Amino acid sequence: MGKMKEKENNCPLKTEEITKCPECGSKCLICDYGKAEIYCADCGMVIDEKIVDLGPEWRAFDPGQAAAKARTGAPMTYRIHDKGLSTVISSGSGRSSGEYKLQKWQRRTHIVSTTERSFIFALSEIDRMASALKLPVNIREAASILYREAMDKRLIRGRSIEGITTALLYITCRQYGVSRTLEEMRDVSRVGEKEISRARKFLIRDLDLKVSPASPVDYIPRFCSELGLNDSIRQKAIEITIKAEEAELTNGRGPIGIAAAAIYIAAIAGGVWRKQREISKITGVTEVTIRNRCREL
DNA sequence: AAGACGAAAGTGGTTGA
DNA sequence: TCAACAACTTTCGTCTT
Repeated sequence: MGKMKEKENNCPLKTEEITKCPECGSKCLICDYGKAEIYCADCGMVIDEKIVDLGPEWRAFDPGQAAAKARTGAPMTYRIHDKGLSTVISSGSGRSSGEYKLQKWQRRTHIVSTTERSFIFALSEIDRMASALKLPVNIREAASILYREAMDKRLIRGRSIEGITTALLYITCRQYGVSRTLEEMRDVSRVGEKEISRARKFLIRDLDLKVSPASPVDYIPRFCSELGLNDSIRQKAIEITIKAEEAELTNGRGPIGIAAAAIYIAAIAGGVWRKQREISKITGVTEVTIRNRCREL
């Protein structure tokens, strides 16, 4: 049995009532011990995190106490350019009021530089692309944090923001085990594949990121659901892939081609039949490559 | 007739001198 | 910087159901 199944079964965090992803309905849930969270292998949605206790740690015995003890303000988030800590001065009073003067002051100082302006743009781009790819908030957060880091290390100046943000999202997806293909990234980005690859390369180098090469397993759940294949076939395809990896049949091969072939074989074995053409269209590799991988498997 | 198969040539990226 | 190289794609004729 594959790694994933093992993880699922032994996962101490997985409670009985969580069986499928509330976001996309996929039943392929992964338990990440390192981060102590359960997330969907299909869309990456974090379903359960046990590290963070969202409830108050204090007890209130009457409403007055509750009001006094409650912390103020929205939770801090990295996806807002000043981490959500700024105070916005409300509008509404006349020119002469003190409020107006404060507003004027805020306008002048709040967005201080073009650097900050471009940071705001970058965050909105990360959000836009992540939405288009149906990526969950935790991945957007991670990409935003990396962008801030890149900014602190002065890696942005002189390069295209679009390239950097796309590459960061691409990297983060892989780190979370919900890999997207370069083609999919390009489709939602405003720059080409070359630019994305270039940015990716230097970001990994200069931010000292650890990105393991993509595993075919990362692609299988999503491709299966796009092909309308059921859970048993998905599981079968994952098994085939893991066996292939153990037999070192995957060395030097493109992971997407392997995933495509594994799905093709698993579908036939499971009594469902999908044309090579269909799989080729969804996965973005040619029928010839699917055939070649099939032969090897 | 549709789909699968596989050979051959072309393409773009990686690697090592 | 350039050539060698492997993986992948494109194209196309043939085989199978």
